[in-house]
Amino acid sequence: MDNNNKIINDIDAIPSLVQSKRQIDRYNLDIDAQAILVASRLMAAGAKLGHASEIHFSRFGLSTGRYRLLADLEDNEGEELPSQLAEHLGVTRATVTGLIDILERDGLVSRRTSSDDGRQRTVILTEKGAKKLREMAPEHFARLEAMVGLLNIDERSVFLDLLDRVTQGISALTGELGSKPKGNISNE
Amino acid sequence: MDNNNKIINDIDAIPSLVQSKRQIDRYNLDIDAQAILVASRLMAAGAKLGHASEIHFSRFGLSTGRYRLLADLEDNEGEELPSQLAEHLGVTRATVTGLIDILERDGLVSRRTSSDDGRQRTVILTEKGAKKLREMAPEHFARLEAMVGLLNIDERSVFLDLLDRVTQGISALTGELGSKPKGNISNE
DNA sequence: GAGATATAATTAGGCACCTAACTATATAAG
DNA sequence: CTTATATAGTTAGGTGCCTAATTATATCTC
Repeated sequence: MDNNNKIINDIDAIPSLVQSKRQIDRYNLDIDAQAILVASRLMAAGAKLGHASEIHFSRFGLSTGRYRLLADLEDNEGEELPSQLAEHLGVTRATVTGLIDILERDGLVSRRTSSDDGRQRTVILTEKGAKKLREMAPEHFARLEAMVGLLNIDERSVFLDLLDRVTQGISALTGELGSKPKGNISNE
Repeated sequence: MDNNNKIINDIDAIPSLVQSKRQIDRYNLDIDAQAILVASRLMAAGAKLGHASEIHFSRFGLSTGRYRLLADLEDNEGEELPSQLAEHLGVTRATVTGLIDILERDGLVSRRTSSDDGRQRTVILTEKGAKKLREMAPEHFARLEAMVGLLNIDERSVFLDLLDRVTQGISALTGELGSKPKGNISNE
């Protein structure tokens, strides 16, 4: 027998409203249980999506980060500095170095030292890298489209709007307590 | 000077519609650009939230996973088997072992070998663990509530509904190509 | 032009989570 | 009762991402 604990991730413990309510009641907090439910569900969805994304890209021998790096290179005429890549992807330079290491090992990108600034190392999308993107595009985009297939056009617009505002709200987790995120408040 | 690349994560490269359109056009695919935008934004939001969550919990000396484990224990009279925890949290038993190791080291939970089945090890929420949850609850829930503060009550309901359907759609990334996720389709 | 300082990329080491292999106990079959 | 098999938990090793420290180059100031 190989792996006996494979089903676990499919059960997907999604948080319920009862659960949220119980947690709040336990400490007599003046908090809206539904708000907590939304937050919990979004966290669960984010984790699930992240995991699914890794599985998706691993089919093409890539990780989420390495695919995003390749796609960004393609969007910039196949040539960028590591620091630009880090900014575009929203990760640190250290992470970019690691991503490039593996992509270079696999021949999908190459590094070249810049002529005008000896500190810079230009990252170049190789023909093999471009081919990889070309080959995976149909399936990749079809799957992404299928993912939101249960929403119709109008619902997608609404979802985008709401998601955008919740995304702004994420700073409430990391920022000053009580400081409101910038943006128009449609509440209260 | 300590860290010169700290600002990077605040810029937050959010994907744009133009970007999605360009990628699709490049390969002449018959794909709805807005669908791709929704998928990309959700991925970005998920990653951002995951990161913010770790920062949030690290203020209390916990990680996201370790907090969820403690909260689940509290929800089950402070006593559970590792396998139950794994199922509730949606992670593997190996991961649970690691979470417990650190929580036990910090005195927030303890392990006890079961009397009726020698293979089982009951995990118990200690008084210190319960106190930790009690102390962090007000700030924790206040921050979660603030996160969705830019949505009013009605919008939260709508968001929950849409998010739920998109979450179902995530299986399109990992499952058979062309297989539709179960659930009522409000589209087409 | 020498020394301080800024910047680009990398290396070193850490955490969360994973899969696969292993250990120990329990149970079923001959 | 012994051998095979299932199950609970752990260990070993890998990936993705992080922060902090390091190396190498460029620039600014005297």
